[in-house]
Amino acid sequence: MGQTEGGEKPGTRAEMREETERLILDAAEEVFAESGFGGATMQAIADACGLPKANLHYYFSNKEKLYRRVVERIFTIWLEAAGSFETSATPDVALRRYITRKMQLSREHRFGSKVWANEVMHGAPIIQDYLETTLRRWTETRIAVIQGWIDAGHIRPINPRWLMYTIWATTQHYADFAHQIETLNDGPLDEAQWQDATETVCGILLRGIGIDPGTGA
Amino acid sequence: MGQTEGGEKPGTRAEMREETERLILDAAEEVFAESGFGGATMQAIADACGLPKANLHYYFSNKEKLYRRVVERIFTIWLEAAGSFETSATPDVALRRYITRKMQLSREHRFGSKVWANEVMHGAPIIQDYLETTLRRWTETRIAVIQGWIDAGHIRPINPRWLMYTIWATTQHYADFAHQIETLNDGPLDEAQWQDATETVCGILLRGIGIDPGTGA
DNA sequence: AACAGACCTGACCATTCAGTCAAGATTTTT
DNA sequence: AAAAATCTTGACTGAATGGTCAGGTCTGTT
Repeated sequence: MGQTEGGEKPGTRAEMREETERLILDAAEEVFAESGFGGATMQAIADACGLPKANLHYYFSNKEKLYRRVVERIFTIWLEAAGSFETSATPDVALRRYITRKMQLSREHRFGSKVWANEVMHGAPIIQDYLETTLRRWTETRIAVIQGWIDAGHIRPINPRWLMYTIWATTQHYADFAHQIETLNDGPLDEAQWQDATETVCGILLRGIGIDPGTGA
Repeated sequence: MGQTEGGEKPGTRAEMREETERLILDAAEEVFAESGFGGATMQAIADACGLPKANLHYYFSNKEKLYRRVVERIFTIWLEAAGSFETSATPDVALRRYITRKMQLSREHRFGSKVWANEVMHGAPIIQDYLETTLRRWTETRIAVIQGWIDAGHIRPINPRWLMYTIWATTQHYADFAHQIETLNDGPLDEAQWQDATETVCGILLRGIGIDPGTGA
């Protein structure tokens, strides 16, 4: 606790622990994303982060606890992104920013998105409570906001729920189905393609609800 | 080969075999959808169709062959649906019909859709060749058609590829994320909700590309 | 330097699970 | 009715895997 800043490499005990945990969580996220919970093995995760398997069990008592931590971390990131849906902004700005942020997440957190998708597809055994509480509340407030836009005549009258699902689906698709997209594209999307895709998605969805979107960039 | 029609229950040897295989494939599809390939066990599939495990191995020599057959069957259904994208029709009709058909598939073949999603998310180890051949060809022809609509000024200029992905994503979401949707909805969507969701998706996407959609029903 | 506590790991164990097998039942053919 | 083919199944096996543990190492404290 003496000098907080310093060598960076050694760090305090707690810092080193956190760092190792992050190393394991990163590896676990990737392995869980690529193999699912059942298909992933502790050995594969150990190999992915270069630690002996027994060491993983020192930090995370068992596979399920490790998985749980991975999922919780993803939910945190999701929540942060959810904050970019500014309820005070105009629909144009709020939706464009939210969609853009979600596309960015799909690009930068592909594995996390896949783990989330897997978890939900398998009946959300771990995150059911989050769905019922946090996600539900968040969704309901946004639906209310969208309904307000409709009542004010800013956007076309549609069921806000289906609009939310459309946004989630479209943006997440670029992470969850990245392999399919890359196969059809002969390789990963490049910077320009990501921008184009993002702009196209914004354009379709905004016009779809009756907004004439301003220029993208 | 004598009387082809008749009792229906007994059937010929080949018919009974086919029926048993279908029974197993149905159960396997559900179990694979809910647990993933790695998480699914032959015993669970056996229980799901009420046969002893050893019997499964009589019909399908191993787990991977069974899985492969499940995936192939799904691809067949997908292909059939792909046919509803009428290249000769106007964009309005073609897209509305295709989207509607895909929404219907999400409702009626939830398990199949989930297995497909799982397969792709895990790098498509089984269906890679389909992606590269059949799916690729199909996609390219539809992209050409859409591009034709753009050139003719029927729809707004957008990259047809991102439009295809948006359609796939949005419609499949209702199967793959059914659990999340049902949690937020306090239960499965009813008939009216499915119709409303379908109409909303059609409305958003068609307007999104610059078509004023005719009435839904 | 000695000690204590946190961290690391190879070897091991118990369980689970895909896949086998041999013997029996059932249906078809001769 | 006998023989042959197909189908069924309980019991078993070998390999993989989650998890344990005893003993070692490193780090910070006194």
